[in-house]
Amino acid sequence: MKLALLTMPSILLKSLTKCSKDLEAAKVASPQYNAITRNSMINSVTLPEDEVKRRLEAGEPYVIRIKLPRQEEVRFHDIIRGWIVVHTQNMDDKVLFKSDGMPTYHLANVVDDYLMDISHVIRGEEWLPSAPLHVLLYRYLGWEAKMPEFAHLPLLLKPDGNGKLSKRDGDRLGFPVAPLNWLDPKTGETTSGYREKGYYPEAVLNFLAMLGWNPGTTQEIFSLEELVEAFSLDRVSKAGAKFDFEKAKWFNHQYLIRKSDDELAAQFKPLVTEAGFSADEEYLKSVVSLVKERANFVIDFMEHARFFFEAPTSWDDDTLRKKWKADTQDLLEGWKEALKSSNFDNAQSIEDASKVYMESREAGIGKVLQAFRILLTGLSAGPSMFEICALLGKDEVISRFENGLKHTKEAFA
RNA sequence: GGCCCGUUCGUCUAGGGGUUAGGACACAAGAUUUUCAUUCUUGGAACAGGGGUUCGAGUCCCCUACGGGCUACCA
Repeated sequence: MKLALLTMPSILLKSLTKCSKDLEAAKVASPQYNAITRNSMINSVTLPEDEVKRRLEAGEPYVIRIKLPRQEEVRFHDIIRGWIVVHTQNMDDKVLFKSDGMPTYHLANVVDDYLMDISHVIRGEEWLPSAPLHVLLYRYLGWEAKMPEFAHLPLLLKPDGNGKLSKRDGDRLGFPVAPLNWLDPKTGETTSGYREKGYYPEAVLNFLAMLGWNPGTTQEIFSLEELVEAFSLDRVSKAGAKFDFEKAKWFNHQYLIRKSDDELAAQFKPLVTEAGFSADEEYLKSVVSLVKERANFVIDFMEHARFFFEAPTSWDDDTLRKKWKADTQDLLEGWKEALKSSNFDNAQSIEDASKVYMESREAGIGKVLQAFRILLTGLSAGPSMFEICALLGKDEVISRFENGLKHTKEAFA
């Protein structure tokens, strides 16, 4: 391959060590190796042919560059951006082969794509400036007829400020950027991954697909199959898109609530074990069905569901204080007694019994429900209290109720 | 600096000469759940600026501003 290119008239040689010094010596505004500066440097266009030969045989290091015409318009069509025109006077004689004999990306990608009959080159916008070079490479190699179509995608931007999204932004702002946790073997830096943060692959894929592309309808949730069906390059937008992690969470939530309780229970189980609890399949399924609506990730479940596995040891006193009235303690004590003698068949029967009791006290249940919740779960928010009671079972409910009342008696009485 | 690309609500975006400029996330309010959350409804919120072209510009052209990318013997 190297020999083949060496014979081409558009290629020139250059002494490696002197390259940068020569450019400085040429005193050009931006040191570029191009149609003008090449004439004042040591290379195969300024050296006599036999001198070039001598140096090569002497084993002098060299690189092979593309020799661009001085003034020529390079036009090519980009599927997303339309026609793009660049003049060769604004381009430079890029290195094609490094001094170690290896090709640079520019050459390699063109040769590779040609050999593999690639039809479309779809890549990030950061490649746009080198696209004209690639077009010229296809031309000089005689492959223009098989040149692929180009599509330069908009960039993913940092959520704050501007600029291309980088791995470091993730850990700086507390969200993942890589698919998986990753330890850079060179720097020892770690990058947190979507998987470890609890994102579903389908959700990430769906979210990413919507960044820079839209289906032209209001549909937002797409399976991979639907995406394949609906996607087309001509609906890709031109401007870069910032990551919106609130929306990423929303996507994950959408996928989460569509999962079956079986599946979610299975995913939750290891976390339950890890937290030092154990529960059977059925119990987990019930917990999960109550909790999933308010969680974005399975790894968030425990913070909403801890009370399903252990009685609270502390209570949200601030909220309790706001709800506390002179008769609250008394109403709750009575409610506890009422529950003791009621049946716990299901949430509805518990609710009915509770309401009957409150009516007997000529009060609405709303008056003490919030306090009730805090006594039993420690928290001021959560799923239906009656569902929770049904799941916890009568003994546990009464025990927690008593314990909680002991606490409020000390704290508020 | 030079070259290239871009610019509609805070964010992701629809829109390709005539629209009350639409949706989603987030936010706020109301309703419901006699609790919090969920849910539902409603609301605030945008065409970067200036010139053209046109009967008529978010939509077409130019300029300016701003943003981004590239400018390696990295990809």
